Amino acid sequence: MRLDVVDIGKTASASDIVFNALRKAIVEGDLADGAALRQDEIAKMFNTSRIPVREALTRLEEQGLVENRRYKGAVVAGITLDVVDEIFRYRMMLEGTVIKAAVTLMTDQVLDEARACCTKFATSTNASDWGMLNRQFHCTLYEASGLTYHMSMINMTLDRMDRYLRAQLSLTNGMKRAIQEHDQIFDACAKRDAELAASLTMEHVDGARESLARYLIKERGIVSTPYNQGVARLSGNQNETM
Amino acid sequence: MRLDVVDIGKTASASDIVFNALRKAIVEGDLADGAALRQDEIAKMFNTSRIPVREALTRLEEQGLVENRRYKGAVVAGITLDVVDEIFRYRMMLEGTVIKAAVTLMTDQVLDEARACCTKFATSTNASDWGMLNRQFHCTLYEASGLTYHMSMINMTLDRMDRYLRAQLSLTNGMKRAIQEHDQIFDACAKRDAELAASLTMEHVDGARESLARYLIKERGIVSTPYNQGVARLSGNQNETM
DNA sequence: CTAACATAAATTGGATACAATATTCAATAT
DNA sequence: ATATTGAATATTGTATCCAATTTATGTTAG
Repeated sequence: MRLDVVDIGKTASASDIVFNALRKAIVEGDLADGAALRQDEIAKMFNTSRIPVREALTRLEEQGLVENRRYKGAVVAGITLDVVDEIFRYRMMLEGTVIKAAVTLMTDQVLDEARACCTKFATSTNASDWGMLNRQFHCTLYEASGLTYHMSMINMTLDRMDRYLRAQLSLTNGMKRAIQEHDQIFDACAKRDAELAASLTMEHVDGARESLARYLIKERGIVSTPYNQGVARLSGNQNETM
Repeated sequence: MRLDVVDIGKTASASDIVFNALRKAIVEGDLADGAALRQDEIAKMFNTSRIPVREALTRLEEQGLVENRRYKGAVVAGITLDVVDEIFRYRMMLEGTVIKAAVTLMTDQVLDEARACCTKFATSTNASDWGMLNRQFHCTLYEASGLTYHMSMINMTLDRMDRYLRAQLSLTNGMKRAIQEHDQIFDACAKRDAELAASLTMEHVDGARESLARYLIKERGIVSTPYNQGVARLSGNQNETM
């Protein structure tokens, strides 16, 4: 018997759908930092009850994208400049390590795919695609490492940074510089120079950090926001009275 | 007026209590890998309804400690030997980086506290405390770095490994070796030798990996377990139909 | 007019009720 | 005896309802 079989056990539940929709909106910056997320409102939008919405909001909180405050509601989690800085340090360490491991394992197919991402990124005129294409390029290379746990950490971290990275890309010179640096990273991978690929990737990340930090300070005046206990809640040691 | 003030807004909700209790039980290994977590059963234990239990299970899933399967229920997430290995690589990178940053920032108070942990760990005869004291020692040192995001990642990762680390410590030579290595790490910190502290910490982690891997292969025959999609769910890219 | 207070409305947390799905097991056919 | 079906049971997912708390509104005293 020939069928397009789909494992119904892995079908999306109502909560999954709401979760993914909210996550996408937050990651892509369609919901601003600090925006209130009313359970009832969201439930009506998706024509469901508040229960799946609440489940989605708790999941988003564990990922650091949302902050829930008891009896007060959920807001999109913002981020302080300090944490932005630290997360970029974390990314340099992590993404540097992963690409170093990946280079020796990259098949020609991976390289082809990465090159395709590279050109799509360089030629796209649609600013709203830049963020996605940028991420796709890097992650295609990273995935070759086969380091699934590292990848999950990279993805979680990028989810939190994505909206800021998108802003940074749209800065004057943001794209121009990113395109150049992507080419260099790709060439290093193609030449199987793991050390070079790693150092270029780390410089690439650090450049974005610097550029973004300047932008956040000057253009928005962000120094701290009230809603960023998300990281703390992720940590392992909470007691009963928090 | 003098009172022991407590911010009731940060009081633990029913879901918080269930979450912390389950997390503790899983982390400490009181709930075995693959053990079923029935909502109704847990709800009755805590004299509450299934709603807070479900919220707790959802949160635990996002942390990779539990796997929820639609209409089938939740089980304690196990781990494959491959992932154990990878997580130890991740830990070496992360904890090495963090302690390097921490050493120069350690106050005498931090060192005193770490030494206290060290001796408590070395002298404790209660095997069930070893895991906690071990973690306390390392984290006391790490915390001095002030890297809160890194710390949240360390804590999340240690939560997933803790039950295995506890098993490893209880092996012949496990404690003996850990005590020695802790002394060395502490001395390096006291001497403000960041590079040495980092390399010792990495060796310490790698030694535990090796010892644990042998144990898991020989004693339990663990090669893969059926319940470890947890990492995948943590990752950022899911579509509606999963 | 402002501040303090009381009250009403809005919102979230949790309990209960119901629907959807999975699992078990007996009945039946092969 | 084994495989298949269908009903009964168990379990989870979602909707609805009520309670706890916050927020908004209005009212009065100063």
